[in-house]
Amino acid sequence: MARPTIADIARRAGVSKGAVSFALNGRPGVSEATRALILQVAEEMNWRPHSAARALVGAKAEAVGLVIARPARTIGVEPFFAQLLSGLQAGLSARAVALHLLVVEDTAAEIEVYRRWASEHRVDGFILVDLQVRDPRVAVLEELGLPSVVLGGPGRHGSLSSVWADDREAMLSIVEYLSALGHTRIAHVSGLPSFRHTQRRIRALKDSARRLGLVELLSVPTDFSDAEGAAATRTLLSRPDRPTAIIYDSDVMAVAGLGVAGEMGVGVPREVSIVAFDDSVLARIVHPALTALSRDTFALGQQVAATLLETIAEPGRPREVQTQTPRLTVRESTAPLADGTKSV
Amino acid sequence: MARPTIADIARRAGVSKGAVSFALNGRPGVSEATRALILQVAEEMNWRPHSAARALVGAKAEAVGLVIARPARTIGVEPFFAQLLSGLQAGLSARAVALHLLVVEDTAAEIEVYRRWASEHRVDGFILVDLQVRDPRVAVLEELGLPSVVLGGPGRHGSLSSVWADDREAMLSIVEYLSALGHTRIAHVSGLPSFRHTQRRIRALKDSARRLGLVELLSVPTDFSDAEGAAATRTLLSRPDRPTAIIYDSDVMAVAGLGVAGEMGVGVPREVSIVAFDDSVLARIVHPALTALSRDTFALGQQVAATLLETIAEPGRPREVQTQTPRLTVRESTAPLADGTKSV
DNA sequence: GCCGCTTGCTAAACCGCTCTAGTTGTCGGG
DNA sequence: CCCGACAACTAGAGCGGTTTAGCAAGCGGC
Repeated sequence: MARPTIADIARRAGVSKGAVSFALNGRPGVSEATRALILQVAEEMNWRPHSAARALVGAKAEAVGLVIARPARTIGVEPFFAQLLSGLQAGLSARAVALHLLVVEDTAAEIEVYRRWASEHRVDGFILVDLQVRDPRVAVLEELGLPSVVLGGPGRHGSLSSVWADDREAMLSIVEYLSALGHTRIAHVSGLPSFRHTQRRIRALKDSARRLGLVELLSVPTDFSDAEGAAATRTLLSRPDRPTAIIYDSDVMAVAGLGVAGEMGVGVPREVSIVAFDDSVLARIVHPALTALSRDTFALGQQVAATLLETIAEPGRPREVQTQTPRLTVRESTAPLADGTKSV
Repeated sequence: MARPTIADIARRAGVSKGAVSFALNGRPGVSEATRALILQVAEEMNWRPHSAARALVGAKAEAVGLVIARPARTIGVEPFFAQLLSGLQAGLSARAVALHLLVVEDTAAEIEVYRRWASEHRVDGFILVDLQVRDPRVAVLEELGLPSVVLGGPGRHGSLSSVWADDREAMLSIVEYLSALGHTRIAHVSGLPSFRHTQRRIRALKDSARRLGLVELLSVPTDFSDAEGAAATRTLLSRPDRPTAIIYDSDVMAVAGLGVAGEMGVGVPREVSIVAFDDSVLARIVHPALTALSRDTFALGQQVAATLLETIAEPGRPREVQTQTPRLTVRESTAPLADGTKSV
């Protein structure tokens, strides 16, 4: 038989379709004996539910959606996404929920996909990443009424759940560490200013500068690409009063910056210390290995998955989950301020 | 209205459900005037097809599946996968086909997912990666009768379509280049020996060694991790007659190897040349930048997507698509054999 | 002995869509 | 003027499940 349906099972077991449905879904309405019989027959016939038929009667789609609005070619570059994806997978596949993934060009297209998938009953919920300063997507997801979790900072996002790490605290810990090493001229190669976390990090940096009495605190915005990271580094290191420490908002940019330092003959960490606000193999395998902020992105993905599944199970109550604050992993790219450095 | 159905449209337009279905799907059976009216009403009511209802009547699921059997944590490491994914996305989303992605632990679990998704009508086809030497998955996919495309080497895979690049030719071009630079002691840090492409590359290496009269050609197998890549490099560079050039099967391992060379005080490219069999930002941003085999993985993904969509459209005829042979991008990590090197 | 309640099951409606068979209306040809 | 062909449309069955209403049997209590 091509594909047994519950009608086939019912016939073979000598019961009605309804009874089979009850038995297979563990609901009351059949005796234990009948249930066992039905389960056995279903097993014999290798029956599997038809997801479309289930979805049609309003059941779950057993899938969640993740739409990323970035140029498709750049996704591959960020270890962050790949790691997050892995974590999501791990969290979802435990409950056999699939991930619908789509990469689109811009936010407008992203919203269109939300609408389409929602109206097509393709997914049970969404994961929202790259939260922007005034993000139009939040309102759309609320309107659609689909359980969603946003990956971002603290604070409520309307009725949506959120998972967030305290990157303000994390940024403070980096600056304090560098300050303790004696650095006072610290620069920051940041990401896209339209992203919320970029704003948050810049603000944290400014605050700690005031508190710790740091001389100069320059934030150079970039588009997260290695090219702009390199360019920003070149500019910073060419200044007469060049910084003695640079914080990069991603490990890709930090590695690019490291390369520029080498190319310009500026010793790392002897003349300039480098810290990456993101950790991955990348930071480990270069030389010198980069001091980096380790946030367990894989675990983060798992947590997002768990939160989304919870929200789907109980949609009325949005959750707000704070993950472990990222911690600084010190490697070889940071060192105390050398005496000679000041005069360079 | 929560969600208009074709019955709602039919009522409003004063026609039958059937007429609406015909009109919306561009099939004959309605006059142009009626079709226009129905389309207008559907537009007004913001109607969207219910994917489950369509799938139930045997239509396409408008989704394809990609299952990757690797430890979830390691996926994030390989730029290759992320790039491939991006390309797949680009190819699929043009036709609004979604990608069902799942990461599992081993091949057994992977096969189980194939069976489940197939029987649940969740996908219209599969993409098979990491082809192994005697791969049990091919038979399963043939048995399931779902259109599939395998990403791998030349040769038929039963009734499945395939997309492949000639990495034999690519490996030959690397060796010839190194040989032309004067290198005769070339080593190879390879990937998992159970993978077909690993086997193919090793064989190509041996063949060209014979042809070009190279002294020694050692292939060291690894698991593709940066750790094993580093370890293999350490071993190779510690030998009394250490190689003057090393070919790495992935850019991650090549970067790790570069780090080891630095740590051991072996100059790159002065004392040892390094080539990566895979290109990504990684190879570009380290110092010295790595000479690498550039295969446009993004384009590869697009091609795989296109081939799969074709195979789904016309299932009887499996396709075999050869992609552009990867070409060597020479950067700073390779140099002619220095005179002094031979005596070291 | 009858009532009412629970248990275990069946029959059938329903979800939103597709598609076949059948009906109606129009038109041309003999 | 009638018949057949064809175009345009309708009615309704069916996809594979879930779920509700209903029914028969069994059983305890008064």
